[in-house]
Amino acid sequence: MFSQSEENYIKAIYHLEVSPNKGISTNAIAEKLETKASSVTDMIKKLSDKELVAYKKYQGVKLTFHGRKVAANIVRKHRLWEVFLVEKLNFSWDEVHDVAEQLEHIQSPKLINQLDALLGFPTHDPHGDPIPDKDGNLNMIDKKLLSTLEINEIGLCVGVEDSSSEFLQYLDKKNIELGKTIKVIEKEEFDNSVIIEINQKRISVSNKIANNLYIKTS
Amino acid sequence: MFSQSEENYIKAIYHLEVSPNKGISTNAIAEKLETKASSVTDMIKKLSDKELVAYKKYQGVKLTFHGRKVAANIVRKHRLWEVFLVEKLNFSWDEVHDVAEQLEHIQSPKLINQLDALLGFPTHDPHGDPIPDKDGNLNMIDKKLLSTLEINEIGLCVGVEDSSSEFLQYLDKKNIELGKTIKVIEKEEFDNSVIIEINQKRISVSNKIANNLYIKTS
DNA sequence: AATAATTTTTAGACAAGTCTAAAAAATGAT
DNA sequence: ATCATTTTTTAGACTTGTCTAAAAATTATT
Repeated sequence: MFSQSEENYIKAIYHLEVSPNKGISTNAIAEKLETKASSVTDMIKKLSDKELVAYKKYQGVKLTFHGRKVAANIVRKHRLWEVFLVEKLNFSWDEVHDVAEQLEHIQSPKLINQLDALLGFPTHDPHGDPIPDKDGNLNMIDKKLLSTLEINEIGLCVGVEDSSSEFLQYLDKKNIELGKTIKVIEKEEFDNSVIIEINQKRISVSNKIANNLYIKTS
Repeated sequence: MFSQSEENYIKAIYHLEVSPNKGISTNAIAEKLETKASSVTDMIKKLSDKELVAYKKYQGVKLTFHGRKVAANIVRKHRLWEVFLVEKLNFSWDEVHDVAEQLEHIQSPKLINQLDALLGFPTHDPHGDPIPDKDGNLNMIDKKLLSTLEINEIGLCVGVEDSSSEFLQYLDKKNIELGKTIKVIEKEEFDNSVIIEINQKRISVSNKIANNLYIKTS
């Protein structure tokens, strides 16, 4: 169908499109894929020929309807594999990304449908990101960054913004897990750290943490 | 580590080496991989530089000790994935090959070890082929083609020589499954067909079937 | 608005893997 | 043992995806 490179570009553009936005810049894509802008220009032409993206020189690039579907399907596969790795193969949430990055390129609709069923049709991956359905639609939940909560607000940990293994391992160490309840006790103006209550204990988390942890307030 | 192409060549050579044999010919590899002999020569040079194969011009090619380990590991992955597809994702044994062909290239030792455990450390894939262990050793069972059995010999269906989906579906239709007991009732000289008893019934199978079904006689 | 800085594109090169066509070596037949 | 056939290798070309360096377009600055 599409080459791995093509798929990676499509996915990168998908992740960079925050909302039905203006075009994504060549440089942004290059940075995301750790490649050179000239390579991006080349590939964009190819994707444009295949009508996966709409492209006008110097104007950045946007996914077409079709391109967005293709992208969502890759993301769907990636996230389902992540769930599989954690739920069935005892991977920890900080170990799954690289393997899922490979597995997402496997072509077999039946494989993905069966995997979905085996996992009980999960709606979110181990980092709290929504899994697109077969049509590419995703069930966004209403969540905010911990750093945006007010004092005394209570909510559920539902996701992470940064899913680097460093950050995830740090959360593990602090015993902060998705699904747990959190309450904001105090916000420190000085360094923007936050004192929260979790696991019946009060701990202080830095602004960096608070800016990367999503909370769903009821 | 190795590219998919490199892995495919290594695996093809592994499958062509019936025993610590003489060199495998360029043409044989080309045929197996459905490519051209000239491409094989090119790749063989590459593999030789990497010391995966021993190669002298016009003399065919042999796996080195290291090459054989690499090959066995790919085959291990392929066969474990086949078991997974059948056991966990309800694939039938004639559907697994193409997907396993993709999955075998995924790089992650942990993934394979965990998969092995999830599956209960299987020793054979859905077609009865042995799964190499972590060191690349395989547990060959003593089996013979149905066509070589004598009248009144009894044995267990343990594998297939041809694992094309046509053949496998034909076996399904005839209700011949691995693990079932078979008894040779009569051998027809004329067309080399065999009358066997299986599932408490007597059926006649053609020579083509008898030449592609492995039986383990106690 | 003109110039400076940045971004994007083009042009040309390279590596991997493949192909066709031709040359070289090995094998088989008389 | 020579000639014909087959197998294998070489030579050169092509595709995909990448890169560097330079040119072109856009954006920012004064």
